[in-house]
Amino acid sequence: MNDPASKRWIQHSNDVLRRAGLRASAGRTAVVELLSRQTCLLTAQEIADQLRADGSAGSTATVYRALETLHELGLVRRFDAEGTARYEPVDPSGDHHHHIVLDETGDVVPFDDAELERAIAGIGRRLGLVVTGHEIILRGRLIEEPPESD
Amino acid sequence: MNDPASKRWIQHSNDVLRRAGLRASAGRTAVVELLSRQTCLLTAQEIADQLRADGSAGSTATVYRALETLHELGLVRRFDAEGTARYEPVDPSGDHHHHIVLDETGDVVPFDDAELERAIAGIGRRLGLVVTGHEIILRGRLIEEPPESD
DNA sequence: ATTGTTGCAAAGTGTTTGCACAAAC
DNA sequence: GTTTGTGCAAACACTTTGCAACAAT
Repeated sequence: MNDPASKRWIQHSNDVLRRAGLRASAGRTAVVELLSRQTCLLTAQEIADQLRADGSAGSTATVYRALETLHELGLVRRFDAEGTARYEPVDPSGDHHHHIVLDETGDVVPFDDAELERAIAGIGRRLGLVVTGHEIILRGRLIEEPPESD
Repeated sequence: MNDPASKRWIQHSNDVLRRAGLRASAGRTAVVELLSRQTCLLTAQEIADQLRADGSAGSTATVYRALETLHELGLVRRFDAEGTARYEPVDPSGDHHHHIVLDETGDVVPFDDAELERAIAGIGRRLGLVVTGHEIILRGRLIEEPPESD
């Protein structure tokens, strides 16, 4: 999420939070700001640690509570893997991406793919249900690029 | 997984386990048999409870250890969601399905979808990598069937 | 006999919650 | 001043582990 998108997300989040009757409190605000600067997945512990390193407030409890609220309001997406939840901002424009975990390095690379989205949209129709969310994690490895032969 | 597939999976699992130098012990065998009868995702607790209900052995520790071993050997697939891992047998023929979690009940419904598989296959090509695995969880809710008006 | 396996209970993680105080509105 | 948010520590849920007894080979 680049800088303008980051600002937009903070803005959007604050709007949604206020509309839900919640306050602009220090802890949650810090979590929102930290998340907004993040491209990709963060654990609650990472967030808490980083907040404390930055001198901001941020007890474990507050971070978890903030994340729970943000998740309920659809402002963050949550991934559960290996017993730990990871969070990332949800772009309010509806943009979203998925993740591919590289076998060798364990690196997580975000990607998106229109055909995949089409397939998912179709599944709801085919199975007779409304798909309200999806969580897709691929695993794979890069193909060594063949030298570009024009 | 229907009956012949179930038998095949037990057979295959036993082969792999023996080849790995492990024994045909009571606890693990019970876990394998229980899993083989299962269509879909089971938690470790559910497995342990059911084993004990069936009079078989099955302490939590044994179940967790068995599942860990089976997972390492590629015999089961593991899904992490909401802080709990769920397991299901991996069909040795390469067949697989995905899951949709119902918003209201939390029930997990298996499904498969050719178009989705096609899309995933295409992603590798489009991104320049080999997709070695994928994990897809949809969330949604059933559409109330309109009462059959004849 | 050897080495893998079990069960128990204790220890670990990651996450949630009760409560009293502080902050936002 | 009312209600929401915070931090701490205790409680939780799920999973892992140390250890002594046990079972498969």
